[in-house]
Amino acid sequence: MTKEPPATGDQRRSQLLRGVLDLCLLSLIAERPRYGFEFAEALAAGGLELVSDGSIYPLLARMERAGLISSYRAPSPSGGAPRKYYRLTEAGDAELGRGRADWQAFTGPVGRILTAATTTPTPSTGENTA
Amino acid sequence: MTKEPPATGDQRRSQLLRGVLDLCLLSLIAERPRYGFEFAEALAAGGLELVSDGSIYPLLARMERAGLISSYRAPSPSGGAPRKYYRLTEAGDAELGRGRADWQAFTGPVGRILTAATTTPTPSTGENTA
DNA sequence: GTCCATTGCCTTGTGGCGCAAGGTAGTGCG
DNA sequence: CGCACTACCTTGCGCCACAAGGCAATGGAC
Repeated sequence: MTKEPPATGDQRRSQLLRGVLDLCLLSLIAERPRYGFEFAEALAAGGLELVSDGSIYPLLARMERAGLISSYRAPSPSGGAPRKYYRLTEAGDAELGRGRADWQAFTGPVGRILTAATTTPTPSTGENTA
Repeated sequence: MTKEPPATGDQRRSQLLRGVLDLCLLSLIAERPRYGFEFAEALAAGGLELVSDGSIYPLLARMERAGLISSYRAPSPSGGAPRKYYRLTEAGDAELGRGRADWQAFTGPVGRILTAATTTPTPSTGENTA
């Protein structure tokens, strides 16, 4: 009771996000130019309802610094501060391609490992292991 | 640019590992009791050829402390230091189930986002960055 | 009996990054 | 003129994979 851990599931989600969040943003930008607030919405719409803007803006800044995306400002149609849109550079497009491959190359083995033991109980042959 | 990053792909792999490596170990243990060195081999055999033992041992220690696994020692048949085998506890089994669900709930949306934009080649309007 | 190579386990220091919370700035309306 | 809303960005925090390095036990070589 002194401390309430937030939620084990949430935390795992956070860790899973790592290494793939940048790819998601890249992929989202590949569809069309987007601005900061949009990403959180798009991710939530896609089923990732967590990502806070505190994760997104620094990441966008990093990617821009890395030359993967470029930005330009445009006034907000709904009245408010001007938006900063991002679009993909060629390097970003290449990185996106590489990243997709990495993702596939990663989820395959992991999925296999995670589902491997599910159906193990087939003791008819007897013996296990060994 | 003062510094040369080792390899972009490798680094992404590292980040992806987070949040799923513990699940992999759990799943591996679920099949049969295992000892430290075995994990790296098993992961490599499954297609994840990176994971160093420097990542595995601390993680095992954490999971044992969390009550997800328990350990016992047994002499090494191949001559050498005794091995420390780990087996799943009930809590670990439950966590594994939860983790598998989390993994599925995560890869689905991400995969969808990553493959969404495939068919949107740049409008030839082109222009540059400027 | 002594030495060493092998097997296996564990610790320390480093860096990256998601996150919560908070702060700034531009815009239009009452 | 001030309030509320939109949107952007920063700070402090904690987590964790990794590289590199060290310790312990065993069995065989000589």
